[in-house]
Amino acid sequence: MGDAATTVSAFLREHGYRLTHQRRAIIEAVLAGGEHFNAEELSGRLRRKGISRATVYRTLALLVECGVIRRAYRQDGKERYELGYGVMHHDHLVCTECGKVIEFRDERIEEIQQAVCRRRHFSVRDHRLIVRGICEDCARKRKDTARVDREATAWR
Amino acid sequence: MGDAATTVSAFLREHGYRLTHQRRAIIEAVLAGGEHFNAEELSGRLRRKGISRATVYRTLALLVECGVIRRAYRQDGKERYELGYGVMHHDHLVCTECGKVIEFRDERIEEIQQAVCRRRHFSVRDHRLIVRGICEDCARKRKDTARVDREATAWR
DNA sequence: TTGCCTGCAAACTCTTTGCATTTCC
DNA sequence: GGAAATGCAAAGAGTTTGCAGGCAA
Repeated sequence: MGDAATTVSAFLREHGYRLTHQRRAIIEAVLAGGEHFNAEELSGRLRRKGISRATVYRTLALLVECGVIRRAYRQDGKERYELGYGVMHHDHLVCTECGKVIEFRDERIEEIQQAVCRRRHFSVRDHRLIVRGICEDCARKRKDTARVDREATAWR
Repeated sequence: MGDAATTVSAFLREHGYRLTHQRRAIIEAVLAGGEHFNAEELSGRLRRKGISRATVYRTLALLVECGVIRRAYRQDGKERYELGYGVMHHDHLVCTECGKVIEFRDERIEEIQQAVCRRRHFSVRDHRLIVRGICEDCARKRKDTARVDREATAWR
């Protein structure tokens, strides 16, 4: 996906931003890394290159702005990002027990959303649908050790 | 809606929690207040009764646990709650310009979600669908003063 | 009486920001 | 050269927590 990098450079140039070596490294790390990540994880991978957390945050905002990544959902109080360039929009099932994330996409949901917004004259910029619950594995594990556990605070 | 209060008492008793006068006051304020609120607003209304912020937060967690309220969405870094007892689930359109929130509900979305989860053997506990964009009024206002503005950070 | 609750204030965590310095164009 | 970006450290903001005293059961 060298395309994403191209998109970023174009965006930067277009808006009078500069392509610093820090930004280059961050973009590289984002593209190389896994699907989902948070600022802390990304920052950890970039620390040894001497890139500060502040710059990581600042650049993440930029990447969201130009659509290369999107804020996907929030886990344990931290925002998680995912690649958003050329990727079809999808939603997430998040297991409150083990934290596993299952992605899914349903065209009908997207359409209905569009229809709802049209009817309300609301112009969509982005959306997120997050379903929280228990995944298959955890449900199985629970069968034995039934217990009432406090609501996970993971919405934060 | 004395029912909600009953639900809470039952829940507390069932779990060996106590029904203190603070909890009573908080529940009352929650039920009396508007649709959506955040911890800060609620706490403000309860401060003159000498109820601390800590207790408000602790009680909110309890109310979420027993289903009287739910965390609806996040605005300006603060979690917003809404009454969840006996209220049909609904979703939200949030204007990133003026902060206005439009509630909507679409049975089909709920059904599709259920189906997706069934297929994945995922047992739903709760979900939230948030659509961000520009409401009709703000769109109209913008027509004149066209401008490129930085992505709102309201997802936080 | 018992031990769950509360208030207070301090602690925590993620994220943002001010400022002096460096770097890109 | 000059504006923009960076690093550092400190500030912010919402939320949580430790602890000593208070109160429901």
